[in-house]
Amino acid sequence: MKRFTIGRTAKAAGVNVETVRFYERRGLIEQPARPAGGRPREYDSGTVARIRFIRQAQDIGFSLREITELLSLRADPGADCADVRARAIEKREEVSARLERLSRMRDALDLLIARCPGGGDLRCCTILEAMEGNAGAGDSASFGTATTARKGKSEMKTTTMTIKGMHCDGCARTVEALLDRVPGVRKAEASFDAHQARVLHDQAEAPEADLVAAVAKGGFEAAVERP
Amino acid sequence: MKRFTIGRTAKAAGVNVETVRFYERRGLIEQPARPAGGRPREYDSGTVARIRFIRQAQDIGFSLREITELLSLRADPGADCADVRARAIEKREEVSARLERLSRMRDALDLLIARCPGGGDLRCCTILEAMEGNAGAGDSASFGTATTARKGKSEMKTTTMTIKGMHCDGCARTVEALLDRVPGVRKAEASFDAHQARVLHDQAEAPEADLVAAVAKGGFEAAVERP
DNA sequence: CTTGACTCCGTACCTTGGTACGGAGCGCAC
DNA sequence: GTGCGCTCCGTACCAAGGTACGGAGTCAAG
Repeated sequence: MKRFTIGRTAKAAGVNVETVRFYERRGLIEQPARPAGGRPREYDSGTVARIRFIRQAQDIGFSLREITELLSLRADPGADCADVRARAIEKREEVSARLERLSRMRDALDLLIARCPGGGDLRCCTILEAMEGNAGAGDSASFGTATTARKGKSEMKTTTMTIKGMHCDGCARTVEALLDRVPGVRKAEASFDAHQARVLHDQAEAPEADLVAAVAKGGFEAAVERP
Repeated sequence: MKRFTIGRTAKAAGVNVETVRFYERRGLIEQPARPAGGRPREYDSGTVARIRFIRQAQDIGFSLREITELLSLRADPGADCADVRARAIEKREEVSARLERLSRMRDALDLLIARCPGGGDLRCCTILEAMEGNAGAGDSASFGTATTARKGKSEMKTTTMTIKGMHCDGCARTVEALLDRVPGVRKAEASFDAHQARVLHDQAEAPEADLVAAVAKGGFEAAVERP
């Protein structure tokens, strides 16, 4: 069996030297006896494998303590095999539970991802919404957008814009949301088929340039249509 | 909007008071201004929702730092849903990888249990051996790529990559978001039609391998195109 | 025979995600 | 006017899992 210094062992296992020593102190790996003459300790490929296993197990979510237990599952000649077996079964249960939990996590993420339109404004970001948790639980405002009703003379007007970059109805909804959030916009409707948006807005508070800019923030290109 | 004391907020969100304060210190939630007269600060249901969001996100595997980012994305009116989605997808890949390894570990334990009962055959009675025995799925790399301190002057370069696995424009947006988040990337454009991504990046800070890896995190396959 | 690259060992320090503690103040109820 | 229950604030502490640092020794090359 090949022999390594601690440095090479660490490198081979993808950890650093301090970590190897740390594992030794923790009893996760055995510290090889020091050869006579003050020469460096010699590690072998078994140690490397062991360290790799430790990292794998950690990555999966086991703590070092649990990993110690996993590693100690072995049948020493003479050891009580029934005991090993019992512990292995116990561990298997733990692993199963963990699997289930992780798998639920993945499902949750899948659901989030599937429902997300994948682009556009955060207003319609279903991921954030969903994570807000608890069945929508009303409110969920918290995104600012303080629809302050400003005073002053208002000159309402309807503007039609041609929008480039909408790929689906979801995009149209996004455009609407973007427009809705411009202060001074009373109503916004976007159509994917027509590649257009119609906006009822206060000309003073929400000039056309603001509308175009708002839409641009979502990655769309807007041009005001003049009849 | 209803107002709560910190205690009621904590209770409503299912955490304890110290935790609320801890999140405040971490900047995860905002500390409301203290009303004049030394009366207690007033929290609202938005804060409760936010805390719930934090816990949900933690539950699916996000760290507080990642959650901070998610939350700041939410607050950023210019932020793109694709970015949020990309993060979710990345997380999902992480979770998936873990699931796979975990399930291999369970298989290994099964093997261990199956071989152990008689007490006779002592070979293959450690998980290490059991895992080796049924390893199969090589992989296990996942360690390398140790973002070693890359020094040197920056050399900007445009790299074109062929991307497999994009199904729609939303996917292209996702790929862009994944690439954008690699440090050293100045600009990323992905085209669904061309099955390509073009990236302007600093060769030293963001080597091609990093780009490929970033895209892979979203479950896409990338190959650098050499002219 | 010096220099650099290691090893060895101990101790100190870091990050994450919180908990706990202690003194001070406020409002209310009795 | 004295508790009780709460808030406020700072600081300390916890467990896990490392990382970093400093002084000393060893070895091989130049």
